[in-house]
Amino acid sequence: MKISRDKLVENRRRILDAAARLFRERGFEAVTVAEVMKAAELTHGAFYNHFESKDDLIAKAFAHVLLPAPENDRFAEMEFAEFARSYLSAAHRDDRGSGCMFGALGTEAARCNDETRQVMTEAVRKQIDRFSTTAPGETAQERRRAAMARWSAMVGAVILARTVDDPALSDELLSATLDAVEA
Amino acid sequence: MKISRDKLVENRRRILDAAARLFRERGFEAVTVAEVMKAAELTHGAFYNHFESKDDLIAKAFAHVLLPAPENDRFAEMEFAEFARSYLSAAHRDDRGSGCMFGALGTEAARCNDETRQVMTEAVRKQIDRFSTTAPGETAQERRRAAMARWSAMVGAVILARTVDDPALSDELLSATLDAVEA
DNA sequence: TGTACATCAGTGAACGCGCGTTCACTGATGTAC
DNA sequence: TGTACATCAGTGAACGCGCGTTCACTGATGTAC
Repeated sequence: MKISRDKLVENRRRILDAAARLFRERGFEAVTVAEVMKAAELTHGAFYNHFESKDDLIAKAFAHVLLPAPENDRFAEMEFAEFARSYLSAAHRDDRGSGCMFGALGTEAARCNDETRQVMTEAVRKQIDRFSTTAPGETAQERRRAAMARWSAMVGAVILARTVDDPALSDELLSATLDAVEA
Repeated sequence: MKISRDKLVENRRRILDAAARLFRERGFEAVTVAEVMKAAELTHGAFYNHFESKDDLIAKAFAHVLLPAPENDRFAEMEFAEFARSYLSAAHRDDRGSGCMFGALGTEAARCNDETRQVMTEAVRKQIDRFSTTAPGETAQERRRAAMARWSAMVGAVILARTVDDPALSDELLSATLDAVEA
C-alpha cells in the first residue's frame, strides 16, 4: 500500500543504515538484498522502489556514510589527536559495522563502480584537508603530505589489526601506529 | 586419465598461481572455481582432486604467496628502502594481480577462515621482523614499533591509492607515504 | 625386461541451491473538486 | 470541509541464471610379478 512521504524517507534511511552496517560487517557480496531489506524491516520486493540495483545501493550507502549532511557529521569538530585515539582503538577495530568504510571495505571498494569511487575520492580529500591543518610541517605542502601519510597509516593499521588472529599483536599494531601519527 | 606425479605437482602449482592472481585482481567472491581451473588450463571437475573447497583454495593460495620456500622468496634479501620504493610505486599500485596480498585483499581476508588468518598472521610477523632491523629507534622495542607503523602506512597507502579515481591524488598518497617511511 | 592390471587425476554433464530481479496485486495516502 | 479516486510504496510469489559441488566414466601411469 502507499505510505506517507515521511515514512518513505524514513524507510530509505533505514535501508541505507542497514546496508552500510551489514556491508562493513560481512562485505558486499556476502550480504544479500533480502537481508538488507529484512534488517530495515521491509520485504525485499520494495527494494527496487528505492534503488536501481544492488550496485546502486552500494554507491548510495557509501555516500550516506562518507558524505553526511554537515549537522550529522560526528567527526567535523573533532581534534586530530582525539580522532586518532578513537580510530586506532580496540573498540573501533572490534566494531566493523559502524566503523570506517575504508578500514572495513577498502580493498573491495577499490573495485566498485565509478559513482562509488567518486564518493570515496571526495571523502579521502576531505579527510586529508582536515588532517592538514594540524599535521607537522613548515609549509602547507609539507603538512598536506604528512596528513596523507598519517591517514594511510591509520587505515592500514586497522586493516592489519583486524587481519591478524593474535590479540596482542593486533593491539601492538594499533598502539605503535598511534605513537607514530601522534609524533 | 591418470597423469604423472610431476604433472600433478605442476597442475597444483598452476591452480595456486592462477587463484592467487585472479583473487587479487577481482576478489574472492567474483572469481569462480571454474575460472581458476580454466586459467590453470584444466577443467573444473579436477578441482576437488586438489582442494576440499573454495575456502580451502583461498587458504592454500595465501600460504602459496605469503609463505614461499626460502629459495622462492624474492623479498628475502631486499633492503627496506628498495622494498619501500617498489611497494609504494605506481607499478605496484597498477598491478594488483601480482602485488601484495594485504593491499589487494586485506579487508576481505580479515573475514576468512582460521587457517587463512593464521597464514596472514605469520606473514605479518615476518614482515615486522624484517623491517625491525632497519627501522629507527634506540631500543629493539622502539624499532619494532616503528616497523609496525611503517608497514601499516605502506599497506594503507596502496589501498587508498587504488581507491581514489584521481591519478594525481593517487600518486601523491604513494609518494607522501614513501617520504614518511624513509624519514 | 615384459606384461597385466589396479590406481587415480582429469573430463564434462548434471544437480540443487541461493541470489538479484520482476511483477501482479494491495490498500493507505494525498489530491482534485 | 467532505468525498471520490488516482497514485504508488509495499508485499510476496515467481523467474532464471550462475555458482559450488558431485559423480560416472576415461585412459595413461606406475607397480606387482
